[in-house]
Amino acid sequence: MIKLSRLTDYAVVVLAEMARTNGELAAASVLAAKTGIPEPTVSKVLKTLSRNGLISSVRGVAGGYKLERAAGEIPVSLIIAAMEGPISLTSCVSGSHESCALEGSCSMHGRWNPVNAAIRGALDKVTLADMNRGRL
Amino acid sequence: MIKLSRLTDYAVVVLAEMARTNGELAAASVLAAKTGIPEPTVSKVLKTLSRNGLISSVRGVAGGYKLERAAGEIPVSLIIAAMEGPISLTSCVSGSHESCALEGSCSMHGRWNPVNAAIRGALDKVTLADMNRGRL
DNA sequence: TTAAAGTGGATAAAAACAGTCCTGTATTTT
DNA sequence: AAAATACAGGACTGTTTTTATCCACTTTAA
Repeated sequence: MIKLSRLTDYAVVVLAEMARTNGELAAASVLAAKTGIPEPTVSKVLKTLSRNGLISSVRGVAGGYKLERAAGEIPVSLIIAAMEGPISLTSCVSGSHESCALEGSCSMHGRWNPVNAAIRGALDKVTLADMNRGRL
Repeated sequence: MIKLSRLTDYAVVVLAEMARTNGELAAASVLAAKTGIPEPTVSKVLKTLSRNGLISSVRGVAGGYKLERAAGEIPVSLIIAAMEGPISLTSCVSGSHESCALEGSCSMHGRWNPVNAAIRGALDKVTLADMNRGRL
């Protein structure tokens, strides 16, 4: 089981809820009430999404968050990347030598790249709108 | 960053090493020496792979492990599934209601299914042989 | 019968995560 | 101007997962 963090899951739920009102301004507290997710958590998710440009925020009384684009133009890959950083399956990827303990002897440098590319491709093709549609 | 467990990473390294000798019988200690991964860890990985039918084991003196099929016929999806269980992105998937705290109110039941299908498809297409080829 | 090699399960240390809370800043309303 | 509402950013903590290792047991060849 490849795991997404639970926050990513929440992010999709919250974004889907926002999409339902066409992405219009909504306060964190409202979204928390609508989704049933605790407010501090919703707030955390929204802050992260905002920092990554998926949604924009309005401060002050009557403030809130709104979608920056239509649900059909938000691929899942973007949501995941916003919540968890770049999409890739290991730390042993070309460019980042940091955490590979085997280093020189590791015969796998860059090997995951084709896999990662495949996954990114797959995630690019599914949008928030698709997920909203695919109801059971 | 979608994370694979480190053991899965090791599994690929070890399997790739086995593929290099055409999947012939090799003891865990030998594979450990060749890959530079600590023996107890290699051993654990091999046990898991064996239990899942990707490799077969021979007990006793002069025993070891060997590949059950050619590298070109081992998709990454199989390796990942063997090490981490079924490939899917959340616990909130059709069929398993266990860990979804929102349950009834969660509007996302089954929504990840298209995403998971996309990922599975992508992982099915990349084989161990592909990864061995794609050297930097 | 002994030594090499795999099997299965248990465990302990380390790391990551989720969830919460607090302080600060912006904006609107009164 | 002050007060109230709402976002921003970060710090903290308990829990869960992961990782790596070890041990007692089984199998088999010499």
